[in-house]
Amino acid sequence: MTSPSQRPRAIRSTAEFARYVGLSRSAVSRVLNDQPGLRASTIARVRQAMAETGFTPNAHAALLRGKPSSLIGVCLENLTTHSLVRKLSELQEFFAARGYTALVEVDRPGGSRQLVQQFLALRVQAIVFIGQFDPAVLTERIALLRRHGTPHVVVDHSSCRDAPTVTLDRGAAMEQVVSHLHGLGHRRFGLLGISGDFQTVTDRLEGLRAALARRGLEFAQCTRSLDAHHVRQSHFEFGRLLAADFARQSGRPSAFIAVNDETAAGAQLEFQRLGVRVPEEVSIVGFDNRDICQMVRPQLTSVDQQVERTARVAAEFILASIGRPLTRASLLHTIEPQLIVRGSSGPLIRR
Amino acid sequence: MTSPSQRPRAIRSTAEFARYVGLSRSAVSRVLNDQPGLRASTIARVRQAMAETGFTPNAHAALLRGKPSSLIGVCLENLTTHSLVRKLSELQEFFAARGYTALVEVDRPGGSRQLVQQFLALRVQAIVFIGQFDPAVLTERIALLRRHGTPHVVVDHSSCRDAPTVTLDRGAAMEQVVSHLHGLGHRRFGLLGISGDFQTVTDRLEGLRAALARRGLEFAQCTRSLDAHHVRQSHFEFGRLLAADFARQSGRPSAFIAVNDETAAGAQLEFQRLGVRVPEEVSIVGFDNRDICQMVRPQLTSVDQQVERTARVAAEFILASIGRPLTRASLLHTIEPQLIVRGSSGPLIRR
DNA sequence: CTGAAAGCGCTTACAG
DNA sequence: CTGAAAGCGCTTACAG
Repeated sequence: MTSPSQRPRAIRSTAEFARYVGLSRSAVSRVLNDQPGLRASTIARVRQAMAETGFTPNAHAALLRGKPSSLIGVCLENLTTHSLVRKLSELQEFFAARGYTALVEVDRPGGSRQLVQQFLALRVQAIVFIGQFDPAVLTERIALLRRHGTPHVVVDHSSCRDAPTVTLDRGAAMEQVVSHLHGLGHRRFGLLGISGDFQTVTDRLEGLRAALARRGLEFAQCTRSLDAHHVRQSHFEFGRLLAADFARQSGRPSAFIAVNDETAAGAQLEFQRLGVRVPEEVSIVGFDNRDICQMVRPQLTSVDQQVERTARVAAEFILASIGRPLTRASLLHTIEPQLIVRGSSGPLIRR
Repeated sequence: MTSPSQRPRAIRSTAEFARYVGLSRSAVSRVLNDQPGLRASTIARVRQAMAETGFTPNAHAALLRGKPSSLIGVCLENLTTHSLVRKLSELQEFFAARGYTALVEVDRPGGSRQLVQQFLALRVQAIVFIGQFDPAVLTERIALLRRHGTPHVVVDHSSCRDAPTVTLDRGAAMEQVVSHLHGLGHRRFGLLGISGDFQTVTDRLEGLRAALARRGLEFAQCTRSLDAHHVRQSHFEFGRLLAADFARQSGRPSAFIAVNDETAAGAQLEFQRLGVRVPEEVSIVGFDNRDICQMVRPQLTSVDQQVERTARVAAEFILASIGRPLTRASLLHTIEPQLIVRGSSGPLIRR
């Protein structure tokens, strides 16, 4: 007796396999595709032979004939940013549950421009972009997808007019933060790391400006940023350096709004080290609501991105788009963030 | 003039495309495949038409003829564990640099058993497993891959005899930890969260036992675990609860070895909250060397998994395996971890 | 159920 | 360079 693992080579075609089973190619094909009208014994024979030989039909032959590929291309800004990876993870789960497999590519700046071409060549049924991309490159790719009629959605990229988009309302996030801090009596705000030429930053600055204006405050008057004083290497260290600078200043802001949780955690630690109490003397708010928020004392107030909801909206949209004609209108799905209030923010105490 | 985005539909075959360009299918095909012996003007015409029409040749036709797919299947335990995602990220970067695209699937417990079958049907050129899997299922899949002659490597799964494996030497990690703490004078060790029916835990316990024995210490005598007292929901909270229990005990260990950084951070915070000084009264060592280690005070001593090296070894092995006949012998690549010493561990001070 | 045939879109070897 | 042809492995419609 020859054990299966000692077989010299795998069977490579339905023709060869049909000969092995002793049936016609048509019959085998019908069993493989769960078609009706076959004797139970025939089905059993084929299944048995599949297990014996490990025969795996070549998917490319069926795909060439026009069978849907069940592939979805995912183009990511990177695989290292926590919130991006979480979105990928949630999306992948949705796709897997519906029988789709994810093709993953990272759009590195120096990387191939033909990334979407590869996806199209493999006849993916949809493409998801997650993150911030060069607007010109993205627009070009979207145009290509439109021509091919391939459904697509852009997650987390706020300034794309040509494509359906699911994006966090960062303006609303800042409104929530300002509302919270303003309600606690704060009127002067330090910005920690909210600078630079990124859309996610621009959106937040605009949101801050609007939120302050709604309360009769002027952005230039009541916010201060010392970001230019330091080079940002690690977010945490950057937060520490900024806090050290602010702690030294007279008339420093009473509330600090950070670009992310790491920066907020760094600032909080440095303030505390210098004897500035949180939240009695300064309040701090982070962004992303990562687990670090619960690992520092006091725990960090932070904006939750609602990753799961974002992924669900994107997944449902894209799965519904498959097989339908592309609509001309670009749809914007806006995700409302949620401020999670914890111990790092508290009422203003007059000094 | 019709703008490209208003074209009614994309060209779907080289035949149609060749008609559009006014060349023969053979000529077009030769341009697309960068074959020599073509006039520069012909190449230019085809390239121009590609840009105009957005024509993307159907990859499945070439793949059906036997062209290598440039696909690599990656089967992950999950997409939420930080170290697993980092390995995926590093691998993806290696693959992309060599022109390979990653097909990603997560092997959820209730998920499809046909996961590897799908990869094989798409004729992936190699398969990488990352994480811990059900040994029986993994063995079955490896056997299938052997029969198909598909190169494969298993990362981070320590007990697989049938396949090439790249795995962290967790025994060596524990030797490094014990060596460090023993050198500081510690003789009684508390274990934080190092329990349960996982290979990564078993390996560490064996490593601890051996490391202690080498120093004339007996595991049962000089270690203590209170894991059974609590249900593990969040690692951080689990660490806190354990520290609270240990702090109350008389004759408590002077050094604590945690299953991961979150547990270590929780324990450190709780010890400090209860007035137990770190490292003066207790030393703490984490595992994974995550960024949290640098965000707490004192900073956490921790074991670095050498993720980048792991990924590089796995990637180089698998890329070298592609196109070669499978070797019968299973190769074990062992990765040596590196203990990063920080402020949370210090010399034993007699009380 | 079988068996012969067509066709998906490509690449390639060949004669001109 | 062109043009006609074969073949990759599958599915499917058809006659028996």
